[in-house]
Amino acid sequence: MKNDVKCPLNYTMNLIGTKWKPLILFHLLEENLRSGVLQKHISGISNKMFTQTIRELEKDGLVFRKVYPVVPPKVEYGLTERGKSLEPILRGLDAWGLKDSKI
Amino acid sequence: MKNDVKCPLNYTMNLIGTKWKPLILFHLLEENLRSGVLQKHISGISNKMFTQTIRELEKDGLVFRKVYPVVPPKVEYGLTERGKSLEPILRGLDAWGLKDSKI
DNA sequence: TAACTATACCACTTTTTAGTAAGTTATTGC
DNA sequence: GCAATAACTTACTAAAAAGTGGTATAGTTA
Repeated sequence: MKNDVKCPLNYTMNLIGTKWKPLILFHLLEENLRSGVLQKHISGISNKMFTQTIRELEKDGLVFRKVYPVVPPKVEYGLTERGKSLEPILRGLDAWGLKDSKI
Repeated sequence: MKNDVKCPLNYTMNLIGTKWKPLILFHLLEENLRSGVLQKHISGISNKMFTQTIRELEKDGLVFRKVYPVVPPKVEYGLTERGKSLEPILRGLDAWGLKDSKI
């Protein structure tokens, strides 16, 4: 099913409209994190979904990946400028949930 | 998989984090619409998904449904106060998509 | 009386998303 | 030699989301 190109909202939802993407982006707002640390922050995510989701975010240029050539591996993730530009939206979603869940 | 109750973002995504929900809400921002008209605004949605999605929005108190007892049926949908409180977020998502898609 | 209307339901199938569990890598330290 | 490590990767399965096509309704109009 094709999306309506005329609706930018659709464009946005295609980029971040999944279960885990907003969560991962949100947890990177404050600081870059090592792969394992970030994953532990996202309660409930499976190893597979984490890798898969962050790969897509990377492919879409919302997240960057920095690999340190050491053993054992060290990988760091952070937001790109494009990713950072989502900050108001992510905070908005979070704030709305906080407020609404108290009603 | 349970969601992290501690993260309000998760709460919000549970309410509107699907393919069609934000679209439907967005198209109701300006005015209440008859079922058929609304559905035609959402390009690509199937009849079944429309009904199913709007039922959930109604159940969650984001959308109200007004039925006129006439034949053929007339049904109107609109945003509740709770639904309207999502306006900044919906517009934010739309605006972000518009800006980003031009880069 | 038969077609038309707007809305919504149901059964069924396909597609997408998510979860589990195991295996891979290359080096350190015992 | 072998376990421990961090970050994946793969094969398989389960669950959720979405699509298709058909049916019901009951007045109005032709």
